[in-house]
Amino acid sequence: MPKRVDHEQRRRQIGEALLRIASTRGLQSATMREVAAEAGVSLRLVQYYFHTKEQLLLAALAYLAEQLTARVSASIRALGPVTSRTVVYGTLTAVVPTDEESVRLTRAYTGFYTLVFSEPEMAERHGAAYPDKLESLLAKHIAAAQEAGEVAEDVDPALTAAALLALTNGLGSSVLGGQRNGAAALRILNDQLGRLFRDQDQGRENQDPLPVRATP
Amino acid sequence: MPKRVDHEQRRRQIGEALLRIASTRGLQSATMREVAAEAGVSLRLVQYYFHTKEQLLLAALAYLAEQLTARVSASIRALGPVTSRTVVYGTLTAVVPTDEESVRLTRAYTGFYTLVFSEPEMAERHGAAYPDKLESLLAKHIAAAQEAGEVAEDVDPALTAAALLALTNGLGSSVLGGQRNGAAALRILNDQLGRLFRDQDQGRENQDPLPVRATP
DNA sequence: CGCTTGATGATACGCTCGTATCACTATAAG
DNA sequence: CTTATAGTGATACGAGCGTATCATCAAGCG
Repeated sequence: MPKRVDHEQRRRQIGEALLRIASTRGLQSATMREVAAEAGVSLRLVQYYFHTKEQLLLAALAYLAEQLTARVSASIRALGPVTSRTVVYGTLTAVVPTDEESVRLTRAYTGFYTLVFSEPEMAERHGAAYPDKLESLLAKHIAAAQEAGEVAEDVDPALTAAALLALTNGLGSSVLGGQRNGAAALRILNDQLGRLFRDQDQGRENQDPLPVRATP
Repeated sequence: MPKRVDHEQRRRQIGEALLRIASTRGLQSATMREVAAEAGVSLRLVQYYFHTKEQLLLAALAYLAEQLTARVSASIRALGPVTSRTVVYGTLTAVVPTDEESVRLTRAYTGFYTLVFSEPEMAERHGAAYPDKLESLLAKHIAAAQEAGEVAEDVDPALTAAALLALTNGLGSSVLGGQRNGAAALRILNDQLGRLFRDQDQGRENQDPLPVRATP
């Protein structure tokens, strides 16, 4: 037998190459040949480790989910002691495309999300309960904050969690579409979060002179 | 000379065929040949009336914008006398994919929106100030409602308008992605709008037994 | 050592895409 | 009645795609 190479490492190398293409040139230009070139391997190798393109896409999606959860939990931890409030803030602000990493993640994620519009079979094969889990997690923490008196009583946790996630997704799209920059998106999100949590220093994020629109 | 056919009518027929494909099979399957078949004409005719595919896409996008504005203003009128409140409600609820028409429009719109991620040149060639105009319009009406005492004073009209539009876009995506149905999305939007406008009957939309999640 | 077998390279196949070419038709203008 | 020309059809071209085929290489086992 030959080299007995580490398959998982190779698959990762190729999968991350796909993610790199998806977050720069877009997922639709992530062809087998492009991925091979980006990963620095031959086309045959991509075929060897992923028998079909769908398998490659699914593997890359798993890697992306991994990176996303890592960023989210890092963002939560960065906010200090873990409370319901920091979980909600950390989770949502982590996925708004502000710095270079979040732009990369959002670009790649959006690519996969829109791919589902045309290939609904892929969603099933992936499980794809990711947004649903996030939503119920947020709802749980909003309810907890509500019982702690940090959130108004007339707030519906489930509806609000869904709204916050949809808002964050919409903000991400608007940044990727060039409608505004990440700082402006973050300001809009923080305004809503501040209103929800009735922060004493609510609106603090709006005092900086950054414009709401992107500077093209 | 031959028949002297009405060019504008033919272009419309072909452009709407593309929209029909975009809202059913997705914009990426709207190839020149598919559009020709859907419109009931030959491939050559599509090439004849639109020299290139980009011209076809731009024309179809214009038709889509036409239909969208028509639906929005119809939705506003349907809410009775035109006030700032009805403009905001009518505009936002009109673009949430609930009935068959709004699903069609949202699907097609999303297709074009995601196309811009890969072909940013198309956005420039189209002007594309559509979302920006909507946003400032909403901000204006929120500010007006604020002066009329219908909206709390600590609300930032610009930030809130942006948030509502992003929320609506995100809700549309979640419906298209199968995460929830149109009724649930509308309930989430109405919850936020009711909170913003401090409706006396706020939460009325939540009393029906419809589930927040879609029934798959 | 020699053979088996996992890993890799080169290349081809069949398809679809946007676009181009060439011929033909039928009508309005002169 | 011609005749130029707007409109239309059939078909081809070159490129890129995912996938398949075949040969080769090298390492471990008997």
